[in-house]
Amino acid sequence: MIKLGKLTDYAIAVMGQLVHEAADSSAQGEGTMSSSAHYLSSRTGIPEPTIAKVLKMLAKGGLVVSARGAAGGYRLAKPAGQISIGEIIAVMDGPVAIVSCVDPGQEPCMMSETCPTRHGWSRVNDAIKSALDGVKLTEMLSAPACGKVHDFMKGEDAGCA
Amino acid sequence: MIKLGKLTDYAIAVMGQLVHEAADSSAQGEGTMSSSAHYLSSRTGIPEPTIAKVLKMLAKGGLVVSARGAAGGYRLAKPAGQISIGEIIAVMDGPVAIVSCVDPGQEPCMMSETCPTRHGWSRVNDAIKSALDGVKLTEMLSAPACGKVHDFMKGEDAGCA
DNA sequence: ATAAACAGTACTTATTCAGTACGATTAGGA
DNA sequence: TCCTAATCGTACTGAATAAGTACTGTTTAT
Repeated sequence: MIKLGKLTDYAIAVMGQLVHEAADSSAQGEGTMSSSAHYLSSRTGIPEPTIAKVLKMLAKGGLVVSARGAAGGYRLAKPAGQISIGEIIAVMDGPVAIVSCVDPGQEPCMMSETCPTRHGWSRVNDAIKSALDGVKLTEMLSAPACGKVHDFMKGEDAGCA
Repeated sequence: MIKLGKLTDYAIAVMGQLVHEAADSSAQGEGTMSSSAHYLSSRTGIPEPTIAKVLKMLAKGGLVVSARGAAGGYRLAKPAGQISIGEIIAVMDGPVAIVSCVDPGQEPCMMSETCPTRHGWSRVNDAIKSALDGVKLTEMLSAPACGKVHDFMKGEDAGCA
């Protein structure tokens, strides 16, 4: 249904929280403060085991850096303005790939002869990709365009007009 | 993983086949000829029970019209140039909805208080939606932009350069 | 040395999707 | 009128995928 996995949703929430933490700590002059998984869990409401998994994936993807040991934790790997939604999705869900009849190492398409839609997929995919890359994390946090968000699942998309 | 369901992929293949059929029949002056599920199955390689299911969904969504009884079948509800990929996806997979923490009738988000990403989703969703609506069915069929299609799953998107 | 915190892996469970089967309805032709 | 070909609708089953959990190991500040 063209939807993100829950983990991806969590990831964006966590990243958003880290943006706040970074802003707070830099206001106090300590730009390198880390937040623990436990702390982030309490702030976001996401269960700790799950958020730990998300953070590990983000760290592996290079979006956050981790500090081990006591007083360790996570922080953003780069300024929030340079992180796009597309990056986060790519780390959590893999690269954007619309079509299902492709599978690396397998035959390209089970009906490559007769299927009349062999062409044109890449432009669709690229359009989505650039749409996701065009939205930065900072924009997600401060964009009260209209009061109705999280409503586009209910059939018509919330007008925002 | 931001991918379409197989049925959606089938649907686009079937619609593409119907475009060809419509073109052929109109060339013979019979613009209202219908193609049966059995015939479309043989042309696309998609198993007949499955393609029948797809066609039923498309008919329900108003993208194809059906004729019952002997010599019945399906045909496009409107010219191929007026049908967008977004429409087909909407019919098969429901409206484009990125976020998972929404569920009609339920509470909007389990962490609506602390979650810092309440805002900004609609612009992401709209961007994807317009990207999908911008590609018409006719463009999918005749767009040999480069030889490499169906390859954007393999990590980097096929350059097409 | 101890406790706190991340790293990695493996497992279990739940949800969703694809595919199939069956009976009902409709319309054309012998 | 009867038979056949085709869609319509629903329901069921199996499989693939994702989510969540648990456990063990490694690191580091106190």
